[in-house]
Amino acid sequence: MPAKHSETNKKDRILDVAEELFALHGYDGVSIRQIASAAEVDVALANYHYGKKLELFHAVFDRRAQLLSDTRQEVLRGYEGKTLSLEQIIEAFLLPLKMAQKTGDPGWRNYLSLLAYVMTSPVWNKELLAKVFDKRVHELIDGLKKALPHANDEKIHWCYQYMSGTLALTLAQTGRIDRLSDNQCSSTDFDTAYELMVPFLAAGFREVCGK
Amino acid sequence: MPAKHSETNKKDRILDVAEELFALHGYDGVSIRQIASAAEVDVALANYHYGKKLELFHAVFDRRAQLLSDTRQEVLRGYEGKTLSLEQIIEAFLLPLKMAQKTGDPGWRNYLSLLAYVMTSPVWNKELLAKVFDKRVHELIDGLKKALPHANDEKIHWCYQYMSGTLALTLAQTGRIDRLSDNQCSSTDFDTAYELMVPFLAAGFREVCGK
DNA sequence: CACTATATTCAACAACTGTTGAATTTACAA
DNA sequence: TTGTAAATTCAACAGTTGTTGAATATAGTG
Repeated sequence: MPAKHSETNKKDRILDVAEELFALHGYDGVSIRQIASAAEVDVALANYHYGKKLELFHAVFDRRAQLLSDTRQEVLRGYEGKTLSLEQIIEAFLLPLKMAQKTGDPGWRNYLSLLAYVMTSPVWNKELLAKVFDKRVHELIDGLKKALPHANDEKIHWCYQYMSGTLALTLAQTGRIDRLSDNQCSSTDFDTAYELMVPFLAAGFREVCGK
Repeated sequence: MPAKHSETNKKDRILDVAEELFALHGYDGVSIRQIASAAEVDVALANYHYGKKLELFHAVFDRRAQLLSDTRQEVLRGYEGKTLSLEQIIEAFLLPLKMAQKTGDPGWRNYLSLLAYVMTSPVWNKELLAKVFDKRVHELIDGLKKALPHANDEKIHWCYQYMSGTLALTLAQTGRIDRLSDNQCSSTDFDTAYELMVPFLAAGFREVCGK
């Protein structure tokens, strides 16, 4: 039972509800009828506004993806010209964790869970991630190479994937850390996740990719 | 189009094909008819052997999960009595990466991808992981606490989640590292993934939780 | 052989799927 | 008001879904 949205605009409400349900159950786990029903809207309306189901999914993903990728760029370009430190690059990559609270929009939490779903899926990965994120990611990897000049490309790429996995599982908000820690930790505590993740990853990078 | 299986036993063939398709498309992305068709078997036969679709999914997951959890225990118990080093604990956790080649069974690669799907899903996580893995995981976390006596529980649990995410994305074999590295690296190269992951994670743990 | 349990197929069910075209309502400009 | 385009609903389609009960085949036992 999805949270009641204050959104009165039906078109936006469809997107918000789709975001929430896709994040929770995946693309195939949700029907257009379930989305329409949860948004208190007729089935055909989703089709009218967004076309086919696949196009609706793309619309949901794209809405925040571009903003995310652009903001990442802003963070990196903030240090124009200067060589970026390893920590600065990592912080730029982990920007999604900051996004949920930077904007007040609660929909971001759902979106980030959806992003984790896309990142870890062999199918969606190729279809969605590349289109929006790849350009900036290559810039980011280039930055890593400059910050770690003694490492070969293979090690850089593997460490990048480790970082990517670390981020993805946190974005997924599975609730597992809550259960394992007997509720000492919370999956939704992005602040703590971020603060510990930066030094964790930086140390890993330095160990594998050189001093 | 799933790979042709040499398996002649229909019951086992159903499980193998289900494993492959569930790993690729998730639970809701595959129908029993698709599984039966790929296994060259009648639809009703899957039901006869494994019951409902959900029970088939459980059967697929459980088949290798127990073996995995048990082998993990063997690795840990190998150092009976002695205090485990951080690296030894990490190696025990990363055992799935060794499993694909330790046994010759090519089905393991599919299963590990399925395991990643379960690890990152808010829904399946709770329903499946806890049942089989939690007991050993708690032992493993206790080992971490002893190996890192200066850390508080919160940091240990977060770092454990980071490690978990690092493993999960590698198990998923999304092919992303292949594309980003222009095929310098391969998603299926678990050997390299393992060798670099151990020092990467150990350094991260020590930085955040270390003395 | 006959008997029996297991394995496998066939045929069908009701429910749900994505999608569409036509009908209706709403919003808004002239 | 009238006219018009956008928004929304209604009703229906053909195909697919999970599941089941009865019918048939297969294998193994006496």
